[in-house]
Parts: sequence; structure tokens; C-alpha cells
Amino acid sequence: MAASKTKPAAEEPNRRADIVRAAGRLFHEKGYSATTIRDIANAVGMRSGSPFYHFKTKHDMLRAVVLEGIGKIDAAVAKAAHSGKSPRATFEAMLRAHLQQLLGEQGRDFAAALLHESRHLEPAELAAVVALKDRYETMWQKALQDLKRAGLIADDSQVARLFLMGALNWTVQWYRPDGSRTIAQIARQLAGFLLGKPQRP
Amino acid sequence: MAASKTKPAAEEPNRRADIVRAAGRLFHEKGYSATTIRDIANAVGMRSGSPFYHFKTKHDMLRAVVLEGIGKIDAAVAKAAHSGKSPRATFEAMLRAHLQQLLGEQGRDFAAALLHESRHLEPAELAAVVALKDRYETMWQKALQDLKRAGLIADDSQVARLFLMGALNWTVQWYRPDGSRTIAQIARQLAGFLLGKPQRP
DNA sequence: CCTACCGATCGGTAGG
DNA sequence: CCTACCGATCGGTAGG
Repeated sequence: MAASKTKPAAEEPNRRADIVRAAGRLFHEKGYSATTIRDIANAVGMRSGSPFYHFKTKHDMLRAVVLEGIGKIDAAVAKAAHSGKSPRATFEAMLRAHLQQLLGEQGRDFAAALLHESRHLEPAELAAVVALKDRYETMWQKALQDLKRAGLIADDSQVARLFLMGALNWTVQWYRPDGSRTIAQIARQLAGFLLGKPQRP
Repeated sequence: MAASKTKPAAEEPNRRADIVRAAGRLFHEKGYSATTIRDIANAVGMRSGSPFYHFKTKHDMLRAVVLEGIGKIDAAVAKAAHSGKSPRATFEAMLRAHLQQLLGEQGRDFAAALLHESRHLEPAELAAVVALKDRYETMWQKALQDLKRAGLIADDSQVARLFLMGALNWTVQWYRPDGSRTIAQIARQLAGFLLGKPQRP
């Protein structure tokens, strides 16, 4: 990961990470194809040729952004999945974790790029991302199984999981940070929408 | 294909419509920014400058594609909404109509471009599209109201509608025409997922 | 990480 | 709708 040559004391600005962050934001806002190297360089205060000191190609930047996106989501949801709560509480915690990455300031650009720009990766890169995505979605499939076993849901099929992923990922299209609903509220409402109101709060 | 100049009797090929169709397919496959005028010209058997005889700019092509997309979906779902069946049957017919436009050969490119490329429109064009989209989604809000009145669903809020739109529109990401599920089956399964199994088939 | 640059390609146009 | 073309911009590189 780190490409430092001389190891500076403590406050070394990590320029590579800066580029990934700026690229993520721009890929999210304008799309991969409409974002230029000059846009990215500009955003981090470099000249147009300099990002290539950190990345060989524009595609490599996209790959870094997308991998960062799926890594963050996977870690956050995996943690929620193993919190040892009831099936319903675990599920709601997973919803919250996913939405937090998708909509929160920390991860939204990476997540949005993952969802909408992955297709611009080259086939081999895309295959690697798809493999990670499949592993991620397996976590959700298991969560649905647990809910069904607990009698909280009737359908735990793969298509049901895809409906769920749709409801979740579509929030990117309409959520506004300054809107009237918090991320936690949205997670709770989705849980209620899918499972009905909890019997005992 | 045919490049006739003189006006043929009845079978005049509508070149403008050809361009819109080709543009829709390419915008869907590669995205707006990654699609070139030369791609589009090529797809309809023209030279690179000729599409500009039919459209002033590339943006105008995108606008035509997106308007075609929302026009088709709106018409199809409006027809299903007024079929005079029971709330549940009407709702399922609306799901089917929406998915048919989204996933079927006739409309998928237009619909996908509408969902994913609209943001490349200029502000004024985008505002017009958003207005049409709002009108469209109002139909769904009413459908949810009817379902709630009929006791088939607990939550008919705006967020519930957005969850529904997410589940629907996300199908674009995973549906395969040669897969094991038909469009009608997906519509039925989504109805069951949201409303539970019907009491009397 | 900058300067200076290159070949390729892009959206669009003039004139027929 | 084609031919011929243009200015702008793009991803990327050489050499420091």
C-alpha cells in the first residue's frame, strides 16, 4: 500500500491517499469518463502530469477508489453482523452500517463510485471487484436466512436479497445530508418496512 | 444501413429515430461521456459529421433519449394503473409495466439512460426531466395509498415509495434476459415480498 | 513532483 | 448527408 521511500517523522501528507480521495469525489460527481486527470491534479494542488507519479494510469485510480469503497462497506457491515444481538437488531445494525458508508461523509464517494463506475474497469479488474461484491452479498443472504428462521420474514431468496440491495443502494439517488431524515432513521424505517413494527421495543 | 436520398414510397427509414435508438444503446452500454459522436454515427451507418444534421449537439441527443425513456415508462404504468382491477392486481400490473420498460428489449436502453445518464444534462434540461419524474412517482404514491387503505401494506410514506423504486430500479443491475426468471415472475415476487402471499389466488 | 510536450481523439462546422 | 477540416482537450511520457 504505502509507497513512501524515505520514511518521514510523523506528519507526512499522504499524497497517494489524497489523490484517491479526490478521484473518488470527482468520479462520484462527474463520472469516471468525464473526470480528467487535470481535474484530479487540480483538486490536490498538483500539475497535470504529477498524478502519474503515483498511479500508472487513470484506470488504476479508479481501481483504487472502487477497492477502497468495497473494503469500507464490507468491514463496517461485517462488524455489525457479528455484534451478537437478536436477528432483528443485528439486521438493523447492518442496514445502518451499509447506509452509513453509502451516505456518510467518510465513504459516500467511494461507495458511489463502486456502484456506478465499476463498469469502466477493465475485465480482469472488474472480475476481482465482482468477487468481493459476491462475498459481501453473502453476508446479507445469511442475515435474511436468520430473519426467516426467526419468523420475521417470509422470503429469503436471492431475489429477495436483490430487492433489499436495491432499496438500500437507491438511497444514493435521493438522500440529502441536509434533509429531514437521519441515516439511522432511514435504517429503522427500512427495517420496519420489511419486517413490520417490532412486537416489543 | 440504407442511405437513400430520394424519398421512397412508404418505407422511409426514420433516421432521427435511428440515431436516438443507437444513442440510447450506446449511452446505456458505455455511458454518455464515453460514447462519441463517431460511435453513434457508426452505429447507424453515417459519417462522423452527419448526426449533427439531425441534432444540434450531443446533449440534445441525450435529452431525446431520456425523454423517450420517461415517456415510455409513464405511459405503460399509467395504463396499468387505470386497469380497474383490485388494488393488489393493479399494483402488480404496475410493477410488471415498469419492469417491462426497464428490462424489456423495447425500452431498456432508454430507461437505463434515464436512470444513470440524466445527470449529464444541463440544468434546465435536467429540471424538465425531474418534473416529469415527479409526476411519474406520484402515480406510485397513490398506488401505495390504495394498498394501505386496503390493509395490504402498513407504510405508504414517501420513503416507502423510494424503497420501492429502489427495489424496482436496481433490477437493471442484475436482471439477465437469458436468466432463469421472467419479468412477470420478478413482478410477482416483488408483490409477494412487499404484500405477503395473496389470501385468495 | 514540475516543465514541456506529443499523438490521438473529441465535438462541432463550413460548404457543398 | 458527405468531405474535409479545426481548435480544444485528453491520457500519458521524457527528462530532469
